[in-house]
Amino acid sequence: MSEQEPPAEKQSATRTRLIVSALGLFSRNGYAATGVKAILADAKTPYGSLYHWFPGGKRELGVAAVAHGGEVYRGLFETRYPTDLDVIAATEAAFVEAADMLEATDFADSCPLATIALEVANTDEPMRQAAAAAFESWLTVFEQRFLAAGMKPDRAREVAVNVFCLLEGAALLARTTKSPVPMHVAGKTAAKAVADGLATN
Amino acid sequence: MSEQEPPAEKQSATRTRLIVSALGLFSRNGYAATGVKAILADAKTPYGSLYHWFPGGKRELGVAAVAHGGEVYRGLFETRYPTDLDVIAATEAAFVEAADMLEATDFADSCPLATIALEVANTDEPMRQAAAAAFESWLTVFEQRFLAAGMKPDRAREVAVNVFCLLEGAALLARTTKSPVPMHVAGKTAAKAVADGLATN
DNA sequence: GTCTATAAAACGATAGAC
DNA sequence: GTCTATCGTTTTATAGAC
Repeated sequence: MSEQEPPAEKQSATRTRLIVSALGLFSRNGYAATGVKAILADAKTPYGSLYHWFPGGKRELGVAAVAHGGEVYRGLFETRYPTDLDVIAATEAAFVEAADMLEATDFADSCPLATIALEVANTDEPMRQAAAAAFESWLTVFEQRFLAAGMKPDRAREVAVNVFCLLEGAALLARTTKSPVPMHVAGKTAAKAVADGLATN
Repeated sequence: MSEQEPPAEKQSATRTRLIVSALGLFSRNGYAATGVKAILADAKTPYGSLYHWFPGGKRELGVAAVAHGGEVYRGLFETRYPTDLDVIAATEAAFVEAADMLEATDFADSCPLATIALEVANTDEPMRQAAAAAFESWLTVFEQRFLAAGMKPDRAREVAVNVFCLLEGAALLARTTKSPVPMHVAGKTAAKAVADGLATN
């Protein structure tokens, strides 16, 4: 038997470190404000390695970081929306968790992609598309949970959009005002929107 | 009689042009990604004038631009929430108007402060405070309209926060996916939230 | 107050040794 | 594949003429 050959290029530890460091710095300080050197220092990686793994430089790393953030949070949402639990309570719980996370990080960490998405929406098309795909994947998770709970298909998509908007809008207001209150207020409304969506069957 | 002496420093045409240009470029391309030279070119102003009117440079101009955007949009919201019209219909109309604006500008213009606010939330305290004050002034406009419509005080503040979150979250999703649909969906929910707030009196 | 020339530093990216 | 030295540009900011 020949030894197993993993698709090495996508699984390099160096590559992964660069992506994780980039996502963290981009989400906290912004994409444009984060220098390549700061990413390399955070990832404890020398200059040349970045251009080995990402020939397209900062922009290609940005696309990979956005895609990674999208996948990680999609996994988180799947965990927080277990099919065997009350979907209304799970919705409000997700907002409470987001509020706790914000307070624990001095209002730095909530959605890892919102800042980047707004920055690149009109200036970097590949990154914009990566962010759009990430948001769509989250909406799909929400929608499928609502469908599993018995919501009508056309309502499930609308409620998913509403939950997303409330979550992201509350994250903006909470981070800017350094207050967890908007997240709690929006969470109650999101739970109510889910309840209303289920009621109109 | 002595000739009238306006408080000239704050009303200079050059100063105003710099602020307007800066706000437009910051909101479309981001604060960090916008160079001082691009602002000066847009405002048709030579280099030295910026540091005459804003000794603190780009950051001081940023604070003024955020404050200006906050005032302009507070005025817009006051116009869109006239006290003599149905506040529920006015709420949904504001979202429809935002959707139309997004489509007319290829999804560039919605909230002029959201991108900047997220960029500076953890990196520039004076700008963060300016953005927080702007958002608070908008919430106050919403709240007072709901109070005028007969909503209970504690509910009015909550509904104002919900309308804000829905509007900002929908702007993020609409700009990122280049679709007006989230704004229309969120608008219906916002109108419903206002109706619910009025019903529980 | 307006404008230009320039400084000092940081930027993203590359070349080439190992 | 790793690492360093450096290139060429662009950045914010300043000095000083007008």
